Amino acid sequence: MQVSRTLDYAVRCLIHMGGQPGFKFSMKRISEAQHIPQNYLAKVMRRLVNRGILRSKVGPEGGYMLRKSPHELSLREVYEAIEGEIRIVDCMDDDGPCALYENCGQLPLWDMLKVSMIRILEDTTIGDMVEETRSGKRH
Amino acid sequence: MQVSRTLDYAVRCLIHMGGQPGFKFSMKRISEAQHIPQNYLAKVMRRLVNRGILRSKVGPEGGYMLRKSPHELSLREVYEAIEGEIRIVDCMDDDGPCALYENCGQLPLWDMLKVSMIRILEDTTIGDMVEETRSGKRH
DNA sequence: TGTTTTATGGATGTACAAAGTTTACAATAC
DNA sequence: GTATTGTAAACTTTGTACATCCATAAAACA
Repeated sequence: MQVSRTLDYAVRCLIHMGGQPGFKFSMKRISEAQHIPQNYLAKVMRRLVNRGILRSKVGPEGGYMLRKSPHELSLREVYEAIEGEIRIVDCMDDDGPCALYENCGQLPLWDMLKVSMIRILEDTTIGDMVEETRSGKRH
Repeated sequence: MQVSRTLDYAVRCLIHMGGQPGFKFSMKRISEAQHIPQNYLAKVMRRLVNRGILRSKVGPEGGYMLRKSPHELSLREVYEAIEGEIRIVDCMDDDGPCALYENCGQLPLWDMLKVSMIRILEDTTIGDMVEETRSGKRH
């Protein structure tokens, strides 16, 4: 029930890029600025490109750019790009869904959690987080 | 960002027991009824006992009993008994909290998620889930 | 007393996935 | 044609959730 480091990397990159939307960032610069292993970051970026969140360009002066405004980029998109569809429980068993139990009193709870989580992720944008970062609260 | 199987085991046991509060269940019976490996279940039960959720008794006619009414037992208690304090992100770094970044625009988001999750877990009781199970919806 | 039933506790094993690395390759600006 | 950057896949490492095994302790009961 925790955010993976990979997702953290992705969010941090996007906040970083969201600070100067329209600007092109090379992987090297991002990886140094955000202290993320470059080769690992490469994979994260790839997923964001494939999901249509980033545009990439190869060669000198190449790099990555946001495909839309930070305020139009929801955390849900980012989450799903990295982790896939949002799910709280597997609800699966070797030979099919929930074969073991006649009925499952747990499901409504996990559904509520999921719905609530989706709503929050949907309502929060990278742009919001950029502003939050700018406001400069330390902790 | 998923519920561990261990927590699922715990919840299922407690729903099982919540169906007959005041009744004493042996580990063997629970493990068979719920298809949970007995030796593994032992560990789960131990945590629930240590956290004051269950009472245990050794020896013949021994077993486990709920310490309070199912409707007074929140999912939050169960969650925390199994997984420890609820946290969405580690927010930690080798040498301390968030040493890397001047400020963290992500925190408010993860905090919202956490708060919302806690509220839902707090408001749901094992008793609710027992009733839900009784209502007998298949899926 | 001793035998059986049950929980307790620790040590150990295993399988899988997340995180990170390495290397080779392809595109493009100059 | 050379330097720079992203793309792609294979590989290694590491952590840990899940599970198993075994030895011990408590208590009921004959």
